[in-house]
Amino acid sequence: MLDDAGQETPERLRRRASRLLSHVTMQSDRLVTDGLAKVDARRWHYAVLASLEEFGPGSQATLSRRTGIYRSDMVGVLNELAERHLVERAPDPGDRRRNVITITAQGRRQLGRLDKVLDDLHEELLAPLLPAEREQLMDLLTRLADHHRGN
Amino acid sequence: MLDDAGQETPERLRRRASRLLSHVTMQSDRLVTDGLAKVDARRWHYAVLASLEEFGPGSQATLSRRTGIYRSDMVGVLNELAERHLVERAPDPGDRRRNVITITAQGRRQLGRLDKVLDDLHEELLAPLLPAEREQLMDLLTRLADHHRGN
DNA sequence: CGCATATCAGGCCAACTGAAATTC
DNA sequence: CGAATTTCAGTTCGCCTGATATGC
Repeated sequence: MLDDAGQETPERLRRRASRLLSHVTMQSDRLVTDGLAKVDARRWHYAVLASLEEFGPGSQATLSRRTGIYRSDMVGVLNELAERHLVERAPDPGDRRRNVITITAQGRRQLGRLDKVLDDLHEELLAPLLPAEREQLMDLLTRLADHHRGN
Repeated sequence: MLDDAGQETPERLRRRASRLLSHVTMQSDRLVTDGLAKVDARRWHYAVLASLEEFGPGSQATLSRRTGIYRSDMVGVLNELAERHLVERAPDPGDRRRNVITITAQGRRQLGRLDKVLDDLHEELLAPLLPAEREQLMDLLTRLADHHRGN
């Protein structure tokens, strides 16, 4: 006879940092993805627009390095952004292998909107943590990320 | 003319908790997946074996609830575990819809090995953090996970 | 009857690989 | 020549849906 009680997650699993990380990230990703979808945007859109505003125009390869998007996937992301008139893609006269990607005025406006949306989503994500604890979390995660940089 | 300097990640992206989480989790997942692959195991294997040792035998649906694996994917995971003789799948005499999954002696030995492997991988993952900081991280993540439980 | 269970077929998405064509 | 850039085709993986057959 099977006892179906004890549906809890095994202690061993709950105590594993890798598992906790995966779990929280899944929740976070879902929150952000859904929130951005409501304004017709995706996570990568924000990354590209922010990179363009902060560092100025760049080739697709450059954007790839700055945002972490794969060169192969960058094509599609830029297609979506261009469709929405948030960026412009023009051939580089100085190097005919390249395209120069520029953010448009509309792109800047959208970036502003996305920043607000993301602020709200992060407020929701980090709701249970005090400001000092949020700083702590960012610090700990940053140190982990730096330590494993270059994978 | 394009200036290809400034390949850094935009500040806006680095300051977003959701991004940091995704990034660290990707590193962590890769580390763990690769480490387990070297002993012919996957992340789900550990989850199922640990659940079986901690709570005893269970139906596939029960294991599904305990580990978070989708019932549809559980079939494949159990096939892999059964191939390796780490679990046994037998029809439940008391409820002919169900299979009873039991961990084997070999499964227990493998679970022991996996626990050691995971200990080492987590040591590597959390290397830059002091013991107290590791506790802090677990605490912060746990509180986030609990707060967003049920997605 | 409504509900649970095991299984399969398949969609979707993100990360990633490999190769081709072009230009430097 | 080797290296970089854009693009496309395709793989793998994890999460998830839906349907089916069976038995409670």
